[in-house]
Amino acid sequence: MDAFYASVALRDRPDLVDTPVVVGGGQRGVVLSANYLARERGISSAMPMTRARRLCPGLVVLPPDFAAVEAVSASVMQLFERYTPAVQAMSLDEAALDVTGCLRSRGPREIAEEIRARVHDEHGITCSVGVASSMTVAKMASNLAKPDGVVVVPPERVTAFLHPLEVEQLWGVGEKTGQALRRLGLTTVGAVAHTPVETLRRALGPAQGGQLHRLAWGRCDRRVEPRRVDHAPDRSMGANETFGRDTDDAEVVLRELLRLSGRVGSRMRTAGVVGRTVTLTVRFADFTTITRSRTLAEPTDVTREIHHEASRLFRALGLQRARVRLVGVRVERLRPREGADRQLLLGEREQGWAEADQAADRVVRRFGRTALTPASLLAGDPRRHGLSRPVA
DNA sequence: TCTGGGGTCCTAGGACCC
DNA sequence: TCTGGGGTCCTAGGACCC
Repeated sequence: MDAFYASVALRDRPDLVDTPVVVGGGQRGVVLSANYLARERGISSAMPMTRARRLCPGLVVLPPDFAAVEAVSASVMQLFERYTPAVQAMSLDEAALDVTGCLRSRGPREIAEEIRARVHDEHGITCSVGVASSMTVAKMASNLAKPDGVVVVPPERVTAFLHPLEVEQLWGVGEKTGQALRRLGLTTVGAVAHTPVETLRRALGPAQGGQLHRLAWGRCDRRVEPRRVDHAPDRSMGANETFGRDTDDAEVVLRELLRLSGRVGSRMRTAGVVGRTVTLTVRFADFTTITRSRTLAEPTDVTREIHHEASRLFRALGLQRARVRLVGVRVERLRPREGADRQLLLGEREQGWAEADQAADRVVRRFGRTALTPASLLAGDPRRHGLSRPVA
């Protein structure tokens, strides 16, 4: 999809189609998505909102409507599945389709144009399509097709397509790798292709060096992998939050860790996964960011256990009045809860909290998100809620 | 008043095991 | 006046993607 969040937001704001618009928000937020008029003013996604406003004084800023975006996304993915069962959603706004089986009656360009027309007719937004004999080249072609276009790269034209491109257009080359390649005098994909693989490996590490060399020749063996019903769980789940203002108050940070742990735990229980490694992220006022992690003896999905580890890791930092900008909690090494039988005899866990979580999940499912909340997360004076002091 | 939030993968060093 | 080789797991950091 082109400028997905912005396009969805503009569907019911026809009055704004001739206006630079971004979706984003918060004083400390970034641009989630910018329409093409905003991009003409130099605005791009992930740009700080403050900078976007400076670049474009009349900028219209809309809050993201996640529910609407998710609904459109799911519906578009279903549309794709009318063409092939081999649909891999790469994100909310992007998918790979293996249409090999559809090519008997018509060419890939016709398929692409038909899909684009349908997306436009049914959802009122535009999308762009790249077609190639491999996923990575198709992905790069779709970037060049934007906005609202199609780029087809026939198999015999792959290197002719790739080699004139700037190195930054290679999938997997960002700012740092781009700089490293340019320091080596490599500015085009063709130059990377004609560099000995050993040179690339030395400069970028064995994995990335080899990968970029293969990509520069259009060699990509990635297959479209549709999500199967019994798909492997995600490898990690996490949540983080940037404070509205930096804080040096440990109590504020610890309460935030409880909130984030609750979010992660609840998502894990919904997904039916447990995880073994808890990672704490702390970003300081100067934007330096550290992580601390600990691997548990037993996997967990219990909010209290996640929060306990995150709090321990935070306290162990021994911060003295350091100004904290962001904290995050992530649980890694996830696996399905089924079969993750608990070790009962040794290291027995505190009883009752898993059951409390499950009961709380049921209350929230039935009565809504605000129905049940740790007392320490209640706004204002806890005594207003009939409590003598905050309790977690 | 610069710089979100959700992820994945890779690297490097150290502990530990056989 | 020496101290291998192969493997796994854990931790911390960094790059990248959407």
